[in-house]
Amino acid sequence: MKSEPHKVFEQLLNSKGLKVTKQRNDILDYLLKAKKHVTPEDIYRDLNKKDANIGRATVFRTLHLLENAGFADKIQFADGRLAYEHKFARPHHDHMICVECSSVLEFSNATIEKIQEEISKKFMFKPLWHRHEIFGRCKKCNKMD
Amino acid sequence: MKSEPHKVFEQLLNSKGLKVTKQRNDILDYLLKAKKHVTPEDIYRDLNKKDANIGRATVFRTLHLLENAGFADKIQFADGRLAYEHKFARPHHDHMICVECSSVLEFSNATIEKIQEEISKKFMFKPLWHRHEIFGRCKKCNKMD
DNA sequence: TATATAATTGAGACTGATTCTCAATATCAT
DNA sequence: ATGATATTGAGAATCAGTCTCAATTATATA
Repeated sequence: MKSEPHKVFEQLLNSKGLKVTKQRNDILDYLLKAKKHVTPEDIYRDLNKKDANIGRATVFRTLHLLENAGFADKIQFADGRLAYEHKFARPHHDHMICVECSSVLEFSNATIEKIQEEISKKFMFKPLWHRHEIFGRCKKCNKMD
Repeated sequence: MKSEPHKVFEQLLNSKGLKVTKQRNDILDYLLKAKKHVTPEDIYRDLNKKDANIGRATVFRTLHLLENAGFADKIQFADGRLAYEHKFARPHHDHMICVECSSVLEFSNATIEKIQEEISKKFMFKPLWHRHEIFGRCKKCNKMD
């Protein structure tokens, strides 16, 4: 049986005349099962551990596909590395990122979102997405120094 | 006569046992005179147009120095490119970045800042800096399609 | 089911940004 | 002026991500 996200993904592919492939499904699977943000390199490495092989290019291509379709979000660590998470049944949220251990806490705040809307409107700016990341030290890392 | 920022920069260098060099001063100058965000490549290119030469490595090294000292801030365009701006006598602000033309609008909002503080406190997270970027289409680019 | 068409793939070359290495040079306290 | 030490630029190295292209695979339709 196919999971709901896979069905939705197939619909997207069909609607764009794109094909359903093993690689695309594997990457979506990986993302759905991951408990935290994963890097393209994580996906490449782990999927190649198992069966056959999957190219780096395909990993990037598929992540872009998922991102553009609104099925995945990316965050960027303090050193610039990118990581992705799926968005199925996960409401929008922003992140607090530990500069020591790269752990990520999620937050969301309706007031901030509303103010963003107002500011955009005032500047006649049409917002498409935003990134709100607070960098600092998590509870654990803060204790250690 | 030395500008205030240069004096402050020299103090920083002295306090860390670092040396005041022509290259460091030139880069700070460039940043101070720039009207908008500049990329490391802008700095490298323009400073080499004039006298002598300055290495790319030095540009990056100096930008990191300025950034860590809190004298410069960086933003990242939608395609990942980095750009810097100086922070002398410029209050904190965040950005709206046009995904079409990379133009940048600034905004700041005390309520958002305050909420961030509260959220951090709640999670025992010690905030060091944050990045709040709204990506979208500026007034001009929005009209064109 | 076989076939035709078009999308997809992985390998590896390529790119652009940034970092590293190291010998030559410049700064600064004395 | 001198010596100790930090800084420099050139170019090699690295790294993430993109591109190219010939071989492969998915899918619509006969």
